[in-house]
Amino acid sequence: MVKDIARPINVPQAYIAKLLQDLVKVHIISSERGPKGGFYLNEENKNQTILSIIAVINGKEQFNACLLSLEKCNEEKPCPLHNMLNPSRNQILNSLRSKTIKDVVKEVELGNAFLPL
Amino acid sequence: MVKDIARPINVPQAYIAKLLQDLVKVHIISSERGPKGGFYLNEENKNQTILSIIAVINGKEQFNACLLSLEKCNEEKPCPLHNMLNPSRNQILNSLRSKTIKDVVKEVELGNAFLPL
DNA sequence: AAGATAATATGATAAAAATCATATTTAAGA
DNA sequence: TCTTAAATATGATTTTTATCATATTATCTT
Repeated sequence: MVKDIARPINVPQAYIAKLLQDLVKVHIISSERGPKGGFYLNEENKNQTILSIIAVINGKEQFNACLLSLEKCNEEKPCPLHNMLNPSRNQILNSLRSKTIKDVVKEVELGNAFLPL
Repeated sequence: MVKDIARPINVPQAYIAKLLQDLVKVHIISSERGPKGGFYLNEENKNQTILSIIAVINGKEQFNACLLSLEKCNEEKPCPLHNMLNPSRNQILNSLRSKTIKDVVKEVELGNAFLPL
């Protein structure tokens, strides 16, 4: 339930509820109304990537945006930070793209990662 | 001059002026008033790092903040993204920490990087 | 069927970030 | 010394983001 999610991460319930609803709309997570209802993950959901979540919450423009927010920055005419940071950035993006919710669940279950729930 | 900086990067003049003034206050860049004045870099300025600029503009909290904004995330109890992304993140931070303004100038002069000026 | 419990929908408010406006200070040059 | 051109200081406005409030819908339980 939304309150069980909101409390331990110190985020207002109504705020995170909106975000969760956005995720439900694009089928990244699932929900059920009424008593005994709440948010949950079906099998399809568990295969969704972390990147897809970020895309919904924060938008996907940032994935390609120049690190200095320069309009004309690209591979041919890179900004001074481009060559230096883009490899790391792409590594991060690839990690987020390949990491699924299932993977995260597994890590937490194995005790290799921790969530305040 | 501030207008020469603001125009080509599509940022309002008064806004970037404020940011530049913040940088002047901490001696990352220099300025001179009056006609023939403007912003410039002295030798000390040129040795300042890109990270120090970011610290002034965006604050330095973000450098250590958890990627999921979790309060309790740390090396001992890492969040599910921590182990995956922190290496890349540290690489980025180290790059920014070692890259000086002088380095950037050089790259642009050599034609290896480009700025809309 | 009725009541309770959960998500959902919608819009209002508050807080933060970005932008705008205006007046002041400083220094150059005529 | 006066005018002009630049940064500086301050605060207001706008925009965006985060948060709050309230009513509605769906579903379980009795």
